[in-house]
Amino acid sequence: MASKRGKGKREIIIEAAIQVFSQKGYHNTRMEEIAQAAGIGKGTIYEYFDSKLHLFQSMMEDSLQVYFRRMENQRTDQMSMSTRLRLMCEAHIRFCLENRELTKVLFGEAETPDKELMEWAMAMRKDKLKRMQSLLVEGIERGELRSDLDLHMLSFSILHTLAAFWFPLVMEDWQMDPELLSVQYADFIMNGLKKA
Amino acid sequence: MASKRGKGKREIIIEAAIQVFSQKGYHNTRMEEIAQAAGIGKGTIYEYFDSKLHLFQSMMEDSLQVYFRRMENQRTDQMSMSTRLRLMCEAHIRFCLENRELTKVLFGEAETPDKELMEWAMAMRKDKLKRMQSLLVEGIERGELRSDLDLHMLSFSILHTLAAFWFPLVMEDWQMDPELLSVQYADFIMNGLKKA
Amino acid sequence: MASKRGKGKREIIIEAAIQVFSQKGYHNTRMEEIAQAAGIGKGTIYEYFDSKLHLFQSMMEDSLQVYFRRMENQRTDQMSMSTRLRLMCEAHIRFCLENRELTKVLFGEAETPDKELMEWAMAMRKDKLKRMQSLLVEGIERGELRSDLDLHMLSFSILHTLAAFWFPLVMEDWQMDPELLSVQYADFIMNGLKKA
Amino acid sequence: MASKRGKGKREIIIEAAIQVFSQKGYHNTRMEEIAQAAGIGKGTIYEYFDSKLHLFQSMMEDSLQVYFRRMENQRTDQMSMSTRLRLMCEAHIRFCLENRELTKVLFGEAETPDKELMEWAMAMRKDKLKRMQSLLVEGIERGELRSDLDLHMLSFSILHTLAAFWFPLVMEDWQMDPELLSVQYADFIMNGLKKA
DNA sequence: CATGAATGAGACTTCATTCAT
DNA sequence: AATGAATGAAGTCTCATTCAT
Repeated sequence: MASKRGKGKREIIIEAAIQVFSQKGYHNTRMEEIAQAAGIGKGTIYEYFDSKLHLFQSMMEDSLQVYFRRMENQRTDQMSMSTRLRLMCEAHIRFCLENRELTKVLFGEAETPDKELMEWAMAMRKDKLKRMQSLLVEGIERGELRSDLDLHMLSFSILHTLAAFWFPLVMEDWQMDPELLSVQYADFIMNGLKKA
Repeated sequence: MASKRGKGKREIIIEAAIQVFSQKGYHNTRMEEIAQAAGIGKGTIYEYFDSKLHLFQSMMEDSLQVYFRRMENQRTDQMSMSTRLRLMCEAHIRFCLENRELTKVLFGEAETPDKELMEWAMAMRKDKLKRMQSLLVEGIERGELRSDLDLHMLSFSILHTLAAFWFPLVMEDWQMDPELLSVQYADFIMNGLKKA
Repeated sequence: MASKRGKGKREIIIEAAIQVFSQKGYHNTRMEEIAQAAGIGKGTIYEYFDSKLHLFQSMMEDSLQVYFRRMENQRTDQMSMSTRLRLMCEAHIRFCLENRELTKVLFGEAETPDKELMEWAMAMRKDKLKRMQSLLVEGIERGELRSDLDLHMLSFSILHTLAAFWFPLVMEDWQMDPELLSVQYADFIMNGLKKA
Repeated sequence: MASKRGKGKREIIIEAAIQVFSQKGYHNTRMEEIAQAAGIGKGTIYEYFDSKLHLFQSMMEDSLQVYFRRMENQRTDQMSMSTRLRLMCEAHIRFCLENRELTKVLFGEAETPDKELMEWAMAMRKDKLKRMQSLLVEGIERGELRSDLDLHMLSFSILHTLAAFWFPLVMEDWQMDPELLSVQYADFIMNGLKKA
C-alpha cells in the first residue's frame, strides 16, 4: 500500500503489467494475473485500458519513454565520438541494470501480438537507426570517423550489439562493471580487433 | 502435388510450419492453418507430431541443423582471422537470403512458448558463444588479434551483430551485395570506426 | 429463476449433473448439456469444478453423503435383527423412490471413468460390507442368527440384493408398497424359501 | 499364431474385443487396441463389423450365448429345488472363475454405449427373470417352496445376488471353493438366517 | 481380402471481455 | 468508479471411420 501512495490506478496497472509480462510474455499472461499483481479487480483494468493489447501497447510506449528520457538526458555535443559512444553505451547498460523488468519487455519481448504493434515497433526501430546514423554522419563530417563503410550496416551493427547486451546483464547476471564494459565496447568499435 | 513429389509427410508439415509460424508467430498460428498450408487434414499433423509445441520444437531443431550444416561447411583453418570472419559473415548472409522463412523463425521468433524450449535456445546460444570465443582465442594466440578486450563482450558483440543482419535483409529488402557487406563488416570488426 | 432461489451455483450445477449423467451416463454427457440443464453458460461450470471428471466425482460424493445421511438416520440398536433388516430395507427403498435421479447415478452408473474414481468406489463398497458384517456378527452374538454361514458371502448377498432393488423400482416402475416389500424381503432373508 | 489355428478372423476379433473391453471398458477402448490385440490391421475389423458399437454388441451376444449354453447344459428336472438352486449357483460360479474376461464384460460392463444396446440388455434381463420365476413357480407347485412371498421380489433377489458374486471372485480373488460357496448360498436361500 | 495413413467431426477447456451490482 | 461472476468464442487434440493401394 505504501508503495502505491501518490500513484494513480493507471500507473499501478502499468507497473503490474511490466512485472507480469516481463516474466511470462504476452500470450502466457492472463489479465487476472495482472489484476492480482496490481492488487485490484479484473474489471478495473478495463476502466483504464480498452483491451489486453492496448494495455501491452501502453506499457511498451511508457517504458520506451522512460528509456528515451534516460538516454537523451546527456549533453554530449562537444565531446569526441569515442566518448559519445562510450557514454551512450554506459547509459544503456546502467538503464538495463537498474530497470530489469522494463528491460525484459523492451528488448526481450520480441513477440508481436498483432500487426499494429509490429508496425509500431518497426517505427521505433527506424527512429533509433536514424539517430544513430546522424551521429555517425556527424562524426564523419568532423573527420573523426572513416567514411568508407556503409552507414546502414554500421548503425545496425552498433545498435543491435548494444541492445543485445541486455540479455547477459539481466538474464545471466553477467558481473561486469558498466563503466569498464562501456570503455571496452567503445574501444572495440573505434579501433577494431586487429593487433596494432 | 508436383511440389510434394519425393517428400515425406513429415517434411511437408515442417515446411508448412516454417511458412506459417514465420509469418504469424507461435501463438497466433492455429494448427488448422498449418494443415491447410500443408494441403492435408488437421488430424494428420498429429500422426507425425505429438502436439503443437513438439511440432514447433522439431521445426526449430531441423532448421538449426540446416543452418549449422551450411555454416560449418567451410575449411578455413589456414586463413587469416580477417578472412575467416568475412567468410563466416558471408555464409550467414547468403543463408538468410536463400532461406528467408527459415531465417525468420530461427532469428526472428524470440517467443519461447515454454520452458523446455527456452532452455534449448539458451543452450544453443551458449554453444555458439563458445565457438566464437575459441576462434578469437586462436586469433590472439596467432598474434593477429588484440588481447586486451574482454572475450565475452567481444564474442557477444560479433555474434549478435551478425545475427541482427537477418532483419534488414529479409524483412526490409536491404539491397546489398552479400560479398560487399561481408567485406565491409569484417573491415569494421577488424579495424574499427576511427579514421586512420 | 424461482426454482433456483436459495441455491448456490454449485448446487445448481450438481443437480443438473445428476439429471444429465443419470440419463446418459458419463461418456455420453457433454459439458454443454449440463450447462444447459443448469441454465448457465458452459464456462461457468469450470468456475466451480476443475474438469468433467471432478464434477462427476463431486456429484458422486455429494450423492452418497445424502444417501448415507438418510440410511444412518435410524436408532435401531435395541430392535431384533429381523426388524433392523426390515427397517434398513425400507429406508433404502424409500430413498430410491424419492430420489430417482440420485439413485440412478449411485447404483446404476457402473462406469468408472478413471482409476481414482474406481478406487473410491471400491473403498465405499468395502466400507458398506464391513458395516453389514458387523451387524451380522452382532446378530450371531445375540443368538438370533445362525453362525454356520460364511459372513462374506452373507453380507455380499444381502447388500447386493438390496442395492439391486433400485432397478425395478426406478427404471421399471415396479408398483410395490415399500413397507410390504421390506417385510417380505426381511422375511425371505430370515426364514428362507423352504416351506415350513 | 498357434492359438489362432482353426479360428476365423471374426472369432479372433471377438476374442481380442473381450480382452480389451473387459480391461478398459467400452469408451476407454480404441479400435486400434483391439486390432493390435487381434494381431491384425485396424481396417480389417470393419470387414467383419460395421462399427465399434456393433462389435461390442456382437461380443456381448456371443458371450451371453456361451454363458447360457453352459448354464443350460444341466439336466436337473428331477432334483429337489434346493439341489437345483445349488447346481445353478455352482455352474455360475465355475463359469465366472473359468471365463474371467468374459465375466467382466457380461456382468461388469454396466456401461450402455447406446439406447439400442440398453434395450437389448433389458430384454436379456427380463428373460432371465422369467426363467427364474418359472423355476420358483415349479417349486411352489411341487410343494417345496413357500407361496407367500412376492415372486418378482424373489427372482430379482436371487438372480442379482448370484450375478453379484462375479465381482469378489474375479476382481478381488475371493478364495472360496465353488462347491462350498454354492452349498452355503443355497442353504441361505432355502433356510434363511434365523437360528433354528 | 487386408491394411493403415489420412481425415474431420466433436469434446474439453481456457480466458479476454462484459455487466449487474 | 470498482468488482468479479458469468460468458462463449476459439483452439487443441482424439479417435471412429474411410478408402486407395
